[in-house]
Amino acid sequence: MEILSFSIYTLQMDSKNDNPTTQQERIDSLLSSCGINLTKQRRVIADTLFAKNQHVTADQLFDAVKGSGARVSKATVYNTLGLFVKKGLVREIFIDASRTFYDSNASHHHHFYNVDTGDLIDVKDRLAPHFVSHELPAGTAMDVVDLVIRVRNCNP
Amino acid sequence: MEILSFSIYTLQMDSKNDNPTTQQERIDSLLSSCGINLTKQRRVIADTLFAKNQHVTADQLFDAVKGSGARVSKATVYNTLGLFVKKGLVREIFIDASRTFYDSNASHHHHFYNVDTGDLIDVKDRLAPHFVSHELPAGTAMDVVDLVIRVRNCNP
DNA sequence: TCATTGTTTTAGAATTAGTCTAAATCTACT
DNA sequence: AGTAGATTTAGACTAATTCTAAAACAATGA
Repeated sequence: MEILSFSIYTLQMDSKNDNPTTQQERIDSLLSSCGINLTKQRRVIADTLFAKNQHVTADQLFDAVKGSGARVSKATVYNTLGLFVKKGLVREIFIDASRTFYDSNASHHHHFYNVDTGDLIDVKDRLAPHFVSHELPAGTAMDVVDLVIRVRNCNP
Repeated sequence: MEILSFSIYTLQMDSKNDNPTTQQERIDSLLSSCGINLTKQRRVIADTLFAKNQHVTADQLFDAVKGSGARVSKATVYNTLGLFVKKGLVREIFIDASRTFYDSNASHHHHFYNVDTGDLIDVKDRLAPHFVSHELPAGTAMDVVDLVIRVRNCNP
């Protein structure tokens, strides 16, 4: 009868930086390895987005990219984010209907969302879902599990 | 270290209809019991929405209400859905950024979403989340857990 | 190098879900 | 009935996102 079970395992740290490539070289090879053609705009967008683990809206990313002096249009930010999502480099998070968040950490993890403050933060420990496929809707395969734990401030 | 655990239990069936009230009386007392003043519009909206377990957009509900002959504005549908959400009678489901679904079944349950077809269906078995509160972000309390299992068609 | 071709970017228009507004209508209460 | 507060309404408005069609760019091959 059980259709889902979750097991807990800890988040392995990203221990990169032990090879001598520059950030730009790493970004370039990341994009290339996904079959993404390199352009000035995609590089600066990726550079900004992947600078750290973050949850950003298209607009926030657009501002950040502009802030770094690059000339990139908003349409390109949307196009590029869409491309990155398609290639699995970033994840979309749907928290409310008014805006989409893009998570620069595409690896499997979940989120706390504070409905009072709007804070969106990672759940540090991972839940690994193991699905018994015949319990999924007929003719379908698992894509991804989105788990959002909505929290409120205790004393608002 | 474990911050979440899920236990499985089966969905108890709604065994209503063993008292002699009409659907309209039940709707009225449901709304009243939540402190919602009765109006013609709220009654017909609730009637349409709670006729069955369903996931609808505001627009779909607006069309359904209009289809039943009632004269209700779209703003009222939005206002009323917002009110019902605030009162805990319906749940919002955020599947993508382009539209909000309203779930006429507000009890705790989760969803399969087929990204190919757009089908949104209930997970039949429930996952009861037990959170250790000190693992939540400081100063926050659990509100609600949203779990969406995204699936794809096997042979598209 | 130049021409050709396909890809990408761009500004701005278009779309669309949802919210806001201010007036009209209702409802409840005296 | 009269008043006050709540609710509804049509349509204007907003904001995120998509679309469009032209311009810029990149890659390829003669």
